[in-house]
Amino acid sequence: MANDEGENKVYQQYDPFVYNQLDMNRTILQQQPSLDPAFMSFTNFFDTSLEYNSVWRALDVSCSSSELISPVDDMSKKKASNSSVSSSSDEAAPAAEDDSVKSKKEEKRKKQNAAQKKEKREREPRFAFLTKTEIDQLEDGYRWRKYGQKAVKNSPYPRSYYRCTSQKCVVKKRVERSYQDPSLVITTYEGQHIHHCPATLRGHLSPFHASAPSSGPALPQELFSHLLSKNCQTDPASMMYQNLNLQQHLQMPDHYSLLQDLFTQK
DNA sequence: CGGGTTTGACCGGCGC
DNA sequence: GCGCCGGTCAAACCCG
Repeated sequence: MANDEGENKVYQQYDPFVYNQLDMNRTILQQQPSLDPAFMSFTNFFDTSLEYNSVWRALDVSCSSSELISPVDDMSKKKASNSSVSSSSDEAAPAAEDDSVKSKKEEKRKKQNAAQKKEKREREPRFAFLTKTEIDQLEDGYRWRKYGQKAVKNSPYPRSYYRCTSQKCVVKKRVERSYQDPSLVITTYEGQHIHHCPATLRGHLSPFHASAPSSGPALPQELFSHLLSKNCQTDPASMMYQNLNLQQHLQMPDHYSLLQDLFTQK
């Protein structure tokens, strides 16, 4: 229907990545003849998800070999851009102390950028949640440090950038409110936690699920953080357990809607 | 004082 | 080449 198309467009506008990912997931679903994509829920998707690794393939749009860039090309490109900058800054360095401090800072920054670029080549899997809530700051069991906020084009709502506060854990998330439906919060996770969820370790309960048992993740966000943790990845049994949890969660009265809503739109 | 947030500046990618 | 935009940095600030 036109309505459906409209909604799809909405998602494409504010986050092409989410949209593409959904489209891809739909494609995957539709490749399974026994499943009716029209009624495929997010839970079912995981439940019926073929072999273990296919889940990750399905969620990870970034690891396709077609996106791999030859390391040689990459390095030469980087060297070219770096040398042009660093040589000029090296020459300018003795000019004044202010300049030298500045150039040092710049160099440091360049190095960091280069490191980031390298990381970007091996892009982390990303996926998004739609959460129906009035609350901007969603509890997902992990501790996050905000490192940026940006205005989103065509949206009155800003996008916030968070990093996991745990040492050496490079997981990031972005949080923004849908301008089409301000009751929806879009949370995009990137990366895999290399540690346990502090909330479950400490027996801490978020205000959202104070009545829920603390034996596992009760929020979709938290669950997915768990699903993406190294622990779960290396333990298919744990994965199945988490799927069960997800099912249980979805039977609960929800103020959360996952991307499953979007799976049913076509 | 340590840890988190805010916010303006900066950078790189991309489309025109 | 230029401008736009998303993502990140880091100094300043805030708070317990």
